[in-house]
Amino acid sequence: MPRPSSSRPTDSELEILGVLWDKGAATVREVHEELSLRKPTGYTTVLKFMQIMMDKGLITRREQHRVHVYESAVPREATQSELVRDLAQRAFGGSALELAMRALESNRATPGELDKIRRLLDQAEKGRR
Amino acid sequence: MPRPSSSRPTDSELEILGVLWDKGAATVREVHEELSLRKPTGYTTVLKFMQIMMDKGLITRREQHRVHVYESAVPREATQSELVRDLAQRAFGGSALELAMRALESNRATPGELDKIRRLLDQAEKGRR
DNA sequence: GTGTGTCAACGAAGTTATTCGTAACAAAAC
DNA sequence: GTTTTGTTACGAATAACTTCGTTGACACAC
Repeated sequence: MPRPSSSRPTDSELEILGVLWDKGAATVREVHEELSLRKPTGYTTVLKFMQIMMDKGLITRREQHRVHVYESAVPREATQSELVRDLAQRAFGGSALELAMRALESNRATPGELDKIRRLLDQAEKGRR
Repeated sequence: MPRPSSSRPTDSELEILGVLWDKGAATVREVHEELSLRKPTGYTTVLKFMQIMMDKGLITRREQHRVHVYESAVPREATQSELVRDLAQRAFGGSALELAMRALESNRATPGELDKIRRLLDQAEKGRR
């Protein structure tokens, strides 16, 4: 039986997913090296997490020339959307828009980013007509 | 010593904060009643959380005619901003804008909300000139 | 004053998340 | 062939979060 999708990845799991999303695929050692740049982390700690994530179905692996090569089993964008939905639910009365506004408020956007957002808005407006 | 601000409120704490933000102030019983509408919750469970939140400094209370009346000690908007920053950090490489865009993507906004966002954008644009 | 109801305090237990030591194993180096 | 190195697997310790039963204090009704 699959886990309920209500459970989000933990902080540690998300860090590892981030590395796998960036690299596409990686061994435990590679993930460990990447994470070590940001903060002290034990190799077996990372390994353990990745084993747990296998059990949860968050990542997949294949054996290749003696080592395991891991890949994310969940797409980055979908996971981000879930996390946003989840946070909107928990802290914004369910409104992803309120969340978006709070995110925009405290931010210096580049003109390119502002354009991107405007296009999104236009699309949204078109969508409702 | 105060807790590091890095620790976000837990899910349960956030639910309680939400009620207190809405009501302004409330007793344990009132919070419990509100939460019970959404899901089964034990009274002493809520009480325990609120005692823990007192210890953490998330809420304050005053004794009033035999019962304790609680209030949030952290402002709603500031907490929301922190949570957004935190999620941006953990899942969007630190970019609150990427987060905002992801939030806007999967959303049907009302015209009023779209206007509000446009005004925010205009402000942002003015801000950088 | 005894009973009833409301509430706060406390302690304990269950669950999940985090961390890492130790062992097992195989390939490569010697 | 023994040692070293890089890896996976396992198990356990700790901490954080969640849940609730039990107890005791107080006040109001009778």
